[in-house]
Amino acid sequence: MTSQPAFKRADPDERRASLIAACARVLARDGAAGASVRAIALEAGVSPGLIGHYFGGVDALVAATYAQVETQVAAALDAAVAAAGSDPRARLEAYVCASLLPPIADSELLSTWIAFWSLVRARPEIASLHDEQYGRFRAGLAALLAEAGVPAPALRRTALAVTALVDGLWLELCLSPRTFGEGEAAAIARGSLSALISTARSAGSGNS
Amino acid sequence: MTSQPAFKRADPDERRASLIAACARVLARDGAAGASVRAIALEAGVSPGLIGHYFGGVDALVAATYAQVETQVAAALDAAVAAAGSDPRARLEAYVCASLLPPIADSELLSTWIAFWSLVRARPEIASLHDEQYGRFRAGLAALLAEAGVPAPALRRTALAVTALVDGLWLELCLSPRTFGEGEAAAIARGSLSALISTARSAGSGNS
DNA sequence: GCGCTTGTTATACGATCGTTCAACAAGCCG
DNA sequence: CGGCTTGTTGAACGATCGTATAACAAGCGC
Repeated sequence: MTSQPAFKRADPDERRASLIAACARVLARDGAAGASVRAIALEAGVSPGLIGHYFGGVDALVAATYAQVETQVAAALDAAVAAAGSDPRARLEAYVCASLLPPIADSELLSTWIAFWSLVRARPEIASLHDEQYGRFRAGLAALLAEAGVPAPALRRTALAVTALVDGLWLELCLSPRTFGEGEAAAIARGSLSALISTARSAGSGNS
Repeated sequence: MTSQPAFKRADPDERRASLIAACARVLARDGAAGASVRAIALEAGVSPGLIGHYFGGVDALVAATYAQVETQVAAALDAAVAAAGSDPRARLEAYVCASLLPPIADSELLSTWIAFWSLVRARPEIASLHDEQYGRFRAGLAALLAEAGVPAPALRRTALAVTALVDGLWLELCLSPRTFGEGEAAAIARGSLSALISTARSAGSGNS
């Protein structure tokens, strides 16, 4: 029995990534209330002190986890759009539906996201992360809507409506997944998107 | 200086209502993380022990607060529908828009609601309260959609879409209110509702 | 193989958490 | 006014929170 090392030194970036991943799992499993230093450290298989060492505190780790999850989601959306080819309408549908299908519409990822939402009100740095994320999503959506023929005056309200639709479906997909059948949320989004953009195209700059 | 009473005995129902109101204020101000026995008791101007006395624990108080807020919202929606007269379309619009205008679209109430969402995953009793609430809202909406001429086969997906739309607008209205102008959220909902039901009416039982 | 650097651990500390309960006093009843 | 009921208080308890820090050891350079 040659005693094996009690721990191993990791590359700082890998260690940070591992802690962020553990934090995301804890947020998904127990919500924001369960994201304690000890719970995250246990999940990551390290000692509690490491979190302070790498992030300075648990709040900063949670914020870093938000940023990481958001980057991951944005990359998946971009990939879905790229894979959809060059047809404007197909690209738009890909952007919207990708949020509602695996791997984005994952139980763990959605739970993590709701935990972040619950922190927005009380934590200014989380609030600004949210504002940036929301703005990016809506800007990307507006660009695709414009390509798909939605006239400029209707762009803002259509983008806001579709964003709300996706967020709402996302929310319910997380809070009680059994509400929807396999892929039903994406199908609803596709149908609603169709209705919203055809109305926006014909109505032009109408005000309702 | 005749010494005035250090406290006064209250009617049990009034006391419970006062504690629930204090709990809602704390949830709105500090989120679910701040809803401690001591914070709520301080907000209500009573001693911490009283919460245990009346509700058995803080968890039960939070659940009771959820139930109370939900009842209040449902009553406001019903009142809005009743005030809208007998035109099916006006009644439907009233139901949808009431959620996005004062007094429902209130900063405190929305914050409280998000705090509840964040508890759904980790607390089964909160999850079942949510399922009931969501089901009631969607059933009410489906009934109004049917009155407004949405054919039965499209009822489920239209109700799900409109519910998601309202929830998504609600969410953003709470997380960063400055995104919307005065009444803009309601206007977007009205326009989207119009697009969704006219499509549902003409498409009939189509599958997209 | 040895020493040095430093990533990692484990403990300690004060604050706060939820809950419990003995003591107190508000307010009714005789 | 005096006694009694009981709503209310406030302290005490053990558990857990986040953070700081001293001791340890992994792994590299020599």
